[in-house]
Order: sequence, then C-alpha cells, then structure tokens
Amino acid sequence: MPNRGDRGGSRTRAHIADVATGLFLERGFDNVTIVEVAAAAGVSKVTVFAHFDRKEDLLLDRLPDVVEIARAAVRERADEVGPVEAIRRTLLALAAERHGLSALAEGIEPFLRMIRDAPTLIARLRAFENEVEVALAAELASDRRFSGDGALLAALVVAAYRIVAVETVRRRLAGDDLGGLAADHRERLNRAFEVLERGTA
Amino acid sequence: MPNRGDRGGSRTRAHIADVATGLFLERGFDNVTIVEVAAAAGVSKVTVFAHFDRKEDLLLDRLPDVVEIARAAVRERADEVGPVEAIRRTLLALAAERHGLSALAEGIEPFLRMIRDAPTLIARLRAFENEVEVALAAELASDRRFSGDGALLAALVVAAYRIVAVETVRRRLAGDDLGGLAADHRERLNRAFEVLERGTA
DNA sequence: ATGTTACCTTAACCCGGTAAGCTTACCGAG
DNA sequence: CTCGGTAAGCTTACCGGGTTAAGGTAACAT
Repeated sequence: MPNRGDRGGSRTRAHIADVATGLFLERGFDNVTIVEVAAAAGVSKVTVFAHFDRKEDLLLDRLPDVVEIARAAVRERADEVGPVEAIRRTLLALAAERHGLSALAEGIEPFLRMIRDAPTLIARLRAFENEVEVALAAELASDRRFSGDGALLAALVVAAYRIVAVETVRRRLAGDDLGGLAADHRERLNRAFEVLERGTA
Repeated sequence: MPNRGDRGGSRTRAHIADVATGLFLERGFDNVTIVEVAAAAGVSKVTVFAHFDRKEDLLLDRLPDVVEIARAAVRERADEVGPVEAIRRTLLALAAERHGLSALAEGIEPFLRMIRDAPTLIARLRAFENEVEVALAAELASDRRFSGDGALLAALVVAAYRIVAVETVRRRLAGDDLGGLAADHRERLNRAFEVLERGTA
C-alpha cells in the first residue's frame, strides 16, 4: 500500500513521533525496535531515520529548546543580576508554571518512569547535558558583564540543577504529593544555587 | 591455526588489549572494527567480547581504578580535613607524580588525541564520570563526619575537576610546555576547588 | 582412560544506522 | 496541458557493535 494522497512531511514526522511515544510508554523504550515503530506508523525504517537522526530523538526532539532557554536566561538578564541568579530565577519560573520540561508537570509519571528505565535515554540525556553546558559556557564567554571561568560556572550550574531535578523525579516516582514536592523542589534548588553564589562571589 | 600451547585467559586478554590499542592509535578508535581487532590479535570476535563487555573497554578498562581512588580519598582523610579538601589534595598528588590518570604523564599525547577524536570514547567517559559521581555520593552518604547534600557535592566536585582536566588536555594537545602546564594545572585546580570550599563552607 | 573445566571457535542472528536508486506526488513555467 | 524539478517515500542491501548457541580441544585431575 504505497502513497495515497496524504503526503506531507511534517505531518508524517509528527505521526511517527506519536506512534513511537505510545509504543515506548507501553513497552519500554529499549523493548521497541525502530522497525516496529515504522510498521506501526505505516512507514519504512528508512523514513523514520529521514525524520529523526537517532532513535532517542523520537522522544526527546524538543530538548534543543532547553539550550535556548538557558542561553536566553543569561543573555537577557538585567544588568544588576549575575548569571547564576538569572538562571536560578528562570528555573524557578519554569517550576512555577509546571513547565513540561520541569519534572513538575501533571500526568508525566509514565513518561518519567520510561526514561528512568531506559539506559539509552539516560545516556542521551547525559550527552545533552553537555550540550547545554557548552552553550552556556559560550554565552558566558561572549558576555562582557561576566568575567571569570565561564566553562567552570556552566558546568557547576548544570550539575547542580541535574541533582535537584533527578531528586525531584525520584520523589515524583515514589508517589510524593505534587504540591509538597513543588515546594521542596524550589527549596532544594535555592539551596544548590546558594552554594554556587557563595562560591563564585 | 588454532591453539598452540600458549593458553591462558589473562594472557589472551592482555594481548587483545595491546593489539587493539595499537590499531586505535594508528587509525583512530572509530575507524577500527572489532573484527579487525580480533583478526589482528588472532582470535575471534566472540572471544573479544568474552574478555571485554564493550569496545571502549579495550582501552579504558582501568577506569574503575579512578572510582577507588576517589572513594579512598574521602574515606581515609584526616578528621580535620573536609571531603573537598581531601579530594583536592589527592588530585594535586596525582598531578605531582604525573600519574597516568592525570593528563600530565609524558608521551601520552597520541592517546589523548585519539580519545578526543573519538565520539564513542567521549561518550563513555561521560558515563564513567557519572559512575565516579555516584560512588562519591555513596561514600559521603555513609560518612558520619559529613553532613550535607552528598549528591550535590559529588556532582560539583566531579564537574569542577572535569573542567580543569579538559582544559589541561586541550593545552597539552596544543603543544604547551609540560612543566608550565603542570603549574597551570595546579593553579586552575586550586581555583576551582576554592569555589567549592567557599560555597559549601 | 575418562571426565571436567577453561578457552576458544564458527555460524547465525538482532538492532541501530547508512547508502543508493527508483517511484510517486505536487508545483510552477512554458 | 505538459514538462521538469523537487520533496517525500519506498525497497534493497549493507555495516558495525553486540549476543547466543553449539561444539571442539588442551590441560589437568581422578
């Protein structure tokens, strides 16, 4: 059954991603093959890879947004606010609005669980963490208001936030109440960033 | 040409690793296949994987030592020395003796270059970094002399040292003089750990 | 001699990912 | 209206890392 009139690149892409996400949630990321995804979406394996570079991107293709958010936080901060504080505020804002990228959105437990149980995805997130770090370091390097070791600061900020986020995810999956967890998340975030502020003052 | 009297598991293992390392240095890690390694070592592909879990372990199989060094630094420190200071001293000592694990040993430029140019190896190092972090966090969690967020501290320490080490490797491969670089390495290491000390005081 | 164990082999397979080349649909220009 | 280009698919075939199953042989003990 080849093409019928329903052509359309971005439609196909979204459809593949939807189907894939469903399968991954059902059976676990590492237990679903690309061929299965392709079959379920009614396309060929090659078409899947035409739309997504790696299997992990079927789920995590919005990750690059995070890089932009991080850069923007530093770039567009007020003059009297340091980069650490700017990022802290951005992260607090994301948490406050229960942004999909924070671990505090509603109904995402299955998603989080699936990621936690898939070594491949964890590895990808680790690599991505590095991308954020590099982007942040670049931003700081080109920032006239900042002098100091941008690479070091970027690495510390990213590491600190990862610790906060990972713990939040852990509690989330342990069944913690969402409201209490949000407050706790903010508190741990503030504590971690306090360390960085003190250290780099 | 099957077995001649030269049996011996660990001998074979070492031989495979040697041959592999030579090929990797010659042609780059990602340009050498396991089958080629096996052929050059006179064994079968399956045998290679019987001795090493992953291709990267052919080069990096001594990495677990680092974990032990890190744990020991924290565990066996004097009572009046905090964990950050203990790790700083250990890292300074490694640098001073030009330990193979520091980037300051002599004649390891080809090695460093090969790693830098192999995305696969970089990814493995990133994963390994995480192992160190987890081990360190566990050590801190079971340390009665330490109270605080062990996971956070572990992540910050590991991140800080990575920044220092990566920069040292970069300068090394840029041809910097080894003596001057060693001094510079110490200085950057001290500065980075100063940030952590101040932050966690 | 016989059995056990450790080591190795071949052969076949799985999965993620890439390459090459053909077909189908759509679109704009003559 | 047709011609041609481009974009999106397809199929087929391949590669490399990694796994599994089944079997052979040296060395060593009984």
